[in-house]
Amino acid sequence: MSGSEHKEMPELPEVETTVRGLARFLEGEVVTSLTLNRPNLRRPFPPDLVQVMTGARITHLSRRAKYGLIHTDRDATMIFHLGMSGRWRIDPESPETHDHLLLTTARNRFALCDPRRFGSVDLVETAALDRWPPFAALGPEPLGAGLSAAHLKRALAGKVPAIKLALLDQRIVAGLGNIYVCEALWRARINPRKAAGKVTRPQLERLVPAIREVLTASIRDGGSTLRDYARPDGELGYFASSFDAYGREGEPCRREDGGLIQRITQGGRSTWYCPVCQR
DNA sequence: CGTGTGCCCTGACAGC
DNA sequence: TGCTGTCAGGGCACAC
Repeated sequence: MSGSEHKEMPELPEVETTVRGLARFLEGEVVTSLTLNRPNLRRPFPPDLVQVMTGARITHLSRRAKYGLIHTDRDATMIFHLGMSGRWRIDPESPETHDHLLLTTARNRFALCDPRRFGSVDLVETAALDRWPPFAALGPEPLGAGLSAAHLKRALAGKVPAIKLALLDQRIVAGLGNIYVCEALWRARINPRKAAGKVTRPQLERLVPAIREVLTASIRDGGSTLRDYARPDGELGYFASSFDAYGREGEPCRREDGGLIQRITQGGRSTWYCPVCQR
């Protein structure tokens, strides 16, 4: 065990783990009831959500960026975003204050709990998913073939903003959040303040695998933890991770180059990096 | 149109 | 102990 322990925000790996966990219980099942305990999260719940979902059969689940997709046999897809604090619980033994949506099947009950209510639930016509405004402008999936050094070179060309901020821009890469941008830049040894358009080709060639590695490692850790959590009252997708940069202000860089991890603010958010090895 | 800023929200935590 | 202030940040509205 080498890293700082964090109970994480739902970033891409947590969403991926949540989707995989839910899929094991939901795929092929019919929704017997869907109950809303309040009118909205970030935005109002879709007015037809309850009617459309009740009695629908869930065909499969998937993920796009940090959204989880629950596909049904009614040409409608229920899309959830966990925001900053959202999580799904399976077969909760008792209700929690911030359980905002309850979904049941013949086999299980599910609660979507989100204290800060930064999350969202939407219902979109399945055939029109790509045109759904939050999806329409998204860049490639970081774990898909669309992310390459060539794509980044093109997408970042001439950009003055810092590479840290550009990587948080969902139009450039879809699904990266603060934690994994910090981690990927550390791994690729790129200074987060560097103008996006000035990141060199060799750096971009390092950045692409760095992004993939930090995400896949986290998904793998989550997957192993998930086995412990996929039980009654289990929470899906939350697990402790170890980081090399994120949250390690003042601690020594793990490259043992004498650098101390520094925290700076970019776009109103914290960035952690090693000023010695990240150039 | 591209870019930058502030807001939404609650819980955790520090300081007094 | 209990209060107050600060911070966390994804996505979106809005200003320039």
